Amino acid sequence: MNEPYPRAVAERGGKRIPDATVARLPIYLRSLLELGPQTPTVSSEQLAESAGVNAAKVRKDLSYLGSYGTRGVGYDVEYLQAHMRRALGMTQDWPVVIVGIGNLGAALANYGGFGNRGYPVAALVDASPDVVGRTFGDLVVRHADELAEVVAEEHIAIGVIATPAPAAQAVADELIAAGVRSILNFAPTVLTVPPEVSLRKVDLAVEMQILSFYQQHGPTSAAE
Amino acid sequence: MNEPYPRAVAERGGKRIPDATVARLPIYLRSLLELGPQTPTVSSEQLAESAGVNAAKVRKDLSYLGSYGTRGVGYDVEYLQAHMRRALGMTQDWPVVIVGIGNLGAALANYGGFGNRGYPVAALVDASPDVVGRTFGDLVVRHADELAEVVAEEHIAIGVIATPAPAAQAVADELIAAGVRSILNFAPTVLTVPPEVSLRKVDLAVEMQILSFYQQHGPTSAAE
DNA sequence: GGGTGTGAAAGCCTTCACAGCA
DNA sequence: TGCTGTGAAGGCTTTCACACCC
Repeated sequence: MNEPYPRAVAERGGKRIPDATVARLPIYLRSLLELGPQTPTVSSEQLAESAGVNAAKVRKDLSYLGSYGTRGVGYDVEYLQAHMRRALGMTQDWPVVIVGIGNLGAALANYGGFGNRGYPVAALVDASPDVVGRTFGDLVVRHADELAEVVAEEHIAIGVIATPAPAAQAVADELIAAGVRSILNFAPTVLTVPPEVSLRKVDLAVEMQILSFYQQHGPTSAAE
Repeated sequence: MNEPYPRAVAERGGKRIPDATVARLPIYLRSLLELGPQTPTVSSEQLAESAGVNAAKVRKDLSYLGSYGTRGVGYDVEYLQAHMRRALGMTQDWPVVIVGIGNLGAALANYGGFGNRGYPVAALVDASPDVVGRTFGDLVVRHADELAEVVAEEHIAIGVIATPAPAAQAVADELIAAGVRSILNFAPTVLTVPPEVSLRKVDLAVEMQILSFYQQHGPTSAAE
């Protein structure tokens, strides 16, 4: 089913930022960060080059954030970085819980890329007695029954689901009941969540199958 | 830059299958597999329910594969499965090389989900002497210098890049030079590849940032 | 001159709604 | 009657092209 949600909420002075644009903002931000401090301004052309899109798209996208460019010059790198970080909510931390500490969950727990970017892994949870109590870095794996407490204690904002597929929906339901409104799902299954919850998914098997489709039929971007 | 590719190749009797449809086929296939053998037919309504989309979309998507439904009845599950598997290239194996055996690469190497679904991990490659020579399952990590030989020997079809960002473009270039035409990129960087190469990416930091955007602004699907 | 900001056009994708067949 | 297959409509997204400002 999955009925059409009542659309549009994210606004700024009346203009909603399109989903497609939101998905590119992190790429632009990364490109800006790579420029370094000896580059005071960038043109849409340069940003486009390093983000792998075209210049018109960059200008449109940035115009949704507001008009931070200067005609004839380009965009002030530092200023644009600051606005982008603010738009992406990167002025604060968003504590993460990883549920399901198998191969993938453990790798995510050890992966440094989260913490230093504003998404500290604040808790690990698993249902198996073999795993509960183990430590990863300075975190002890807690039991799935305590999920609600964990979410409250650690002020969890984002739930990462790395359980087997059959457990994923129940975990999502518990996360949501505990107040989590953002979920990243690695389990190979479709999750149903209420409209006020943001859901993103990463499905490795699906990615492989998309690739082998194009391997057979000849590529057409295949890009996200 | 990234100029518009000459579009459209994947055809079937003249009708190209849209990218958006291709990305959903794996989900439909998974839904079909979950139905089990005591369900001979499904309606678009049922398939839609379990795939998390709406029924009109299912019908349109399936119509691109050809007309395998029966009016008044629905779709023959087994027949549809077979056609879908064929379309997705799942009637053969596509050997995979994982390049970069850090946290994530190692987790992917241990992850069982690939091999049993037609994407056997046939080789592991890394640039660090500390890692080369280690074994994961029955695979020994080989040195990055041997990438071209590895690709040839193992008939690699898909390259998975799990290196640090700075190494990723060079790895992609080598994979492509060695004949690989499908790449799944986990490195947090934009890759440039020629149009005949299919590229998909998984970027955890980007996913988190998209989620925190919607956490701040109120969700609007956020879905892929 | 150089490069942004943005209406307008074009292209995809989704949804509707219903003809048509089992 | 029930459900598929599909033109047509509608909505997003991308791209164009140029007015406008530094």
